[in-house]
Amino acid sequence: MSDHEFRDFYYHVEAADVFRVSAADQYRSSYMSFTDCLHGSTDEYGSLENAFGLSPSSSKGFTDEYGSLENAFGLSPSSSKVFSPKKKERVGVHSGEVMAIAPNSSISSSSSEAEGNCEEDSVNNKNKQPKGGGKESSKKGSKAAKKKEERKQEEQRFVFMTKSEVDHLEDGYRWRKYGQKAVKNSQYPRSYYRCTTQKCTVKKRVERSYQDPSTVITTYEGRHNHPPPTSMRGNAAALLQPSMFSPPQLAWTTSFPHELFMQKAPHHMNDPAGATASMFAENPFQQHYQQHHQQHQVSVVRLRPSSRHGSFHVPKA
DNA sequence: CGTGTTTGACCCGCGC
DNA sequence: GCGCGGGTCAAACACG
Repeated sequence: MSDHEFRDFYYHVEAADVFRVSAADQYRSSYMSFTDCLHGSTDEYGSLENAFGLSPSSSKGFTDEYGSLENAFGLSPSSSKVFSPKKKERVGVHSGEVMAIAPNSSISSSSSEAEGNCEEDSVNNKNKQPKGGGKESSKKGSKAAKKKEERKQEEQRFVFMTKSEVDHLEDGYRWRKYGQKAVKNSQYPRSYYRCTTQKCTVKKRVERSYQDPSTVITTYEGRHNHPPPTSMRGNAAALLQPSMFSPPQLAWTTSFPHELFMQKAPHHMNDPAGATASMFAENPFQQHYQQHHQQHQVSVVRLRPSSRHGSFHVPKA
């Protein structure tokens, strides 16, 4: 059964540091700053979708404009990278890799258009009142507040495209599935997950690319306000091979690009360069990344997918 | 029994 | 107003 056949994964984290880019790096304008990514940007940065020039709200924006999520990303089975016109940021998928996409600070902060979209759309049905309820007293005030809250949430989005045979990739957190919907123009459904930790509102959507069924598209929304469950982390860490570039004890950190990017920055930093240095100084993975980043624009972290446990859903045969 | 999944119904925004 | 599509809810169900 393929679900149990794990092969080595190569998590390919490609992130150009906007403060130090090589002329040869043709992707620098497309990829966000690693620091920005690690920051889990909030107010200054627009949503992922804004970075892509997409509707920041629902995936309807994807479908309406591009037919599907993968189209939105310029993903095709054979594509390696696709450049986006204007401010659209796109990614390509390489075999056996995961690509992390996150907001580009240089893009969204100055994009009134994107901001506009951001204001207009609402992802969030999620904040809507439970069925039947939801009467608001002061419409204007609540509307503004609602938009603000919506915006806050939608800005914290990360999309990962992973070559994997399993849909729900272990990322160190526990998830509860709360919905599944058929995706238009796709034979594969989209699953909706919520972090099971109380008071953690992080959600993620998982869907398989219909153009390249070996690719899983995972969209994280929000930021965890807690560390991964200790048991999960421990188990996961125990199962992981040391990274090619990082010390073994950091395996758990480097193992999950999702988690890595979702981590909260330890300090608030205004100075980009300082921030970068500081960030890298604090997180060993980032140290490792910085070292290698000076030579390559790309770092590859080798890891072995963890076994599934906890809420990991094993598709039925 | 606790936890997580399944799945049909429902809500909402949007385009026509 | 209506239909469509995406997102969410929650009861029923499955499982250890």
